[in-house]
Amino acid sequence: MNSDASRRRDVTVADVARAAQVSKAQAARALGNYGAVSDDVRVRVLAAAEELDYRPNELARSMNTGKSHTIGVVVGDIENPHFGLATRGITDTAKRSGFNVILINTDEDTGAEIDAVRVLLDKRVDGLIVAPASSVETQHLRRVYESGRPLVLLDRKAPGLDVHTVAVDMEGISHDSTTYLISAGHRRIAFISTLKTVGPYWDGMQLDSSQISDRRDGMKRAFVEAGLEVPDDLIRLNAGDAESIKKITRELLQRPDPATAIIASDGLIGLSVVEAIQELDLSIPQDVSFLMYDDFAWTRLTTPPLTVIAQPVYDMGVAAAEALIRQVEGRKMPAADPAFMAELIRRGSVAAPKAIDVGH
Amino acid sequence: MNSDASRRRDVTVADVARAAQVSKAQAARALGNYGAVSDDVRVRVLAAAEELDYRPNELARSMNTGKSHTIGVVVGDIENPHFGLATRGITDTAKRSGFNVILINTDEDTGAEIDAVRVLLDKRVDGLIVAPASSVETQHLRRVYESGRPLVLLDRKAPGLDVHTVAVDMEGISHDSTTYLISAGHRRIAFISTLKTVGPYWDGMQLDSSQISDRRDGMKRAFVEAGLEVPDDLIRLNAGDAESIKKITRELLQRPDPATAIIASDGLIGLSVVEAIQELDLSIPQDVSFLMYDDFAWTRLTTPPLTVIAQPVYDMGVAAAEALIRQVEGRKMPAADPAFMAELIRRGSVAAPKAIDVGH
DNA sequence: CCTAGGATTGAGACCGGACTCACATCGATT
DNA sequence: AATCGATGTGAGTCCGGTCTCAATCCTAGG
Repeated sequence: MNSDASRRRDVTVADVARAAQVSKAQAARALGNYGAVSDDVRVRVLAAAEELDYRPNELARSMNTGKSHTIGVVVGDIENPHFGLATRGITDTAKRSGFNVILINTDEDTGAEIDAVRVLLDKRVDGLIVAPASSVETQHLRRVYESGRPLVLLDRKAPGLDVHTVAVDMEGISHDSTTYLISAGHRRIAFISTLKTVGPYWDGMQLDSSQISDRRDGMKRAFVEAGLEVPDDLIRLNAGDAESIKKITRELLQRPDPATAIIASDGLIGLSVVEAIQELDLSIPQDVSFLMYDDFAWTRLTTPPLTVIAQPVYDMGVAAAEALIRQVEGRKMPAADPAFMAELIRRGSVAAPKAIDVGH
Repeated sequence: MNSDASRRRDVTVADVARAAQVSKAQAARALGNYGAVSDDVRVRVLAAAEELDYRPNELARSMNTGKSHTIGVVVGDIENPHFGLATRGITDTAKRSGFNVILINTDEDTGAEIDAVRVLLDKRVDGLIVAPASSVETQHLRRVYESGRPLVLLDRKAPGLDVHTVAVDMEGISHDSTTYLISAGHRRIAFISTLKTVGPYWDGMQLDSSQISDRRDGMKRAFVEAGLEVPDDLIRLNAGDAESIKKITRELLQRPDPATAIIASDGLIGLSVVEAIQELDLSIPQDVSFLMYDDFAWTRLTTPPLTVIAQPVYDMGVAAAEALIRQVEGRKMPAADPAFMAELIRRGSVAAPKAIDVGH
């Protein structure tokens, strides 16, 4: 009774028009729901389309509307729940507005990011959301901006680029949490990040990531305000895989003048740090205090539950997508970027250090 | 010195051709690197393209090659690290072969999945990877198959659909781990899943998800082999958000005839189950044994570390992408789907139940 | 010196929709 | 009955590439 559906070529408006005995233009109008179409024609065309199982070719449609209803999202690592959640916020919002998402993972490599941006531009996405690997190397982002296609940055800022940016106030929360540690009695506070740099950290070093840079500044301000000096020797960058993080952790805790508190720059790092601490048979917070960025659910399950810095990641994804789509649709942006606030959630991993050595 | 780059309209082959003083056809050939082009023309065209900062419009290209070099990926929840990792395997592999990924999240809703598939088909993706929400409602998948576009299933099977499927042998691992619990002395073994069904579980009930269905079968076989009966009253489906999972956990542990071991169907569920157990002030494994699917890194950090069923999720993502791309490129598939094996990783969350009541 | 055959080249069709424009149609206005 | 504005309608162009095909160029063989 029903015709064989699996034709080689796709059904096109022309096919539908022929079946409905009308011109291609009329069929297109009826199908696309635009222009003037008589009821008679509309009914016939729709029936024919149904019968033939017609599906519009979005590629062709995009080509002459100039809109692809697709946004490109470039993140460092979707495997990281931080980005997973942000991506979820983005895709949920995009879907709600009828947009699709092309996702590209850069592995935090600027080269890959440059490629990603180029590819997305070539695919004529309507806009881009990028979590830039570097806040310094931003030529490719500038090119997006100049191409006229909307761009929204997520998580990290790019100084000098006049682009809507969705990020939390890192300097502030870093300051506050460092102050929290200092007032608990800590002086030897370590900070571990995977940010890649050419050499080891030194005071005043330029940091490619605005996120890390801001955190450093916040720490510094907290120490200065307390009349103390930042323990630069405990700021450890270039952490890599789990093993290298554990190695760094061991070094920090087994040196003559060990760290009494460790701040992990994200949840993935924190995981390995905690594991290393456990392997050393040290306990948190008796032997060492611990604090990490990212409020992953599992931080409530460890003994003790971990004190973390929670960021409204999902909401930030939503905000980024909303801002982007607003721009794509030509609506104006609010003048200022809304500031998202991170929150220090005190659970049980911070206590006074074993032996308080108030230097001076 | 340099011309103003930010033109309104994009630069096209026609523009390049004009600048290079050759025909559009020749410019296209030089740019697309096909057909016969003299060195002279090639050099001029490439120089002009460089000068004008020409970038091909992939949409237009896709339209008449029929290939979009894009694959669609439909998953239930990227926020779930399980899918995050699988997605990572897919995107890594896709990138390596020059493919892009359009990601759509369905929230495990079949309706959303149907839409997703339709949208991706309309966008003329070269192929699809789907982690189907239901193993029963698969009309939309059948339609993909019939449309001639390659399709690969991930995680869950769809009986009756002759499609390459990348999944682990759930029946086997479920049987083995249940046997492990039984031999540790457990009889009251609970199983919690978020699978939605119309009513509560009963023996022989048809389960929409092949994954859950296979696990049930494996459990059943283990019990039967041990000459025991499956405690159907402890199989709890329709778990939802964290709160509902906790509620179910409490019910299981506070009933007159409580569960002595709980199996969580995935890492997200496991998280809430463990949290609920902690909130009840019960300890694992003294008061209740615990086992969960998904070997998330944090399971090593809890006290005790959790016994889990590890699945090679990343590799499965890679395999799915490779299989799909192989089909897209017209190469034949190996006859059989390679079987991925899950592995029971015994850490510390399973022990003998408090009071062994060997019913008989 | 003439010519066959491969290398080049440009004109134009085509992919599948959206959209412009000129040309009906038709009821309503006066 | 002539006129006018509001639909309806179909032919054909365009988007930005790819690709076919016939015409033109060259160069070596005869």
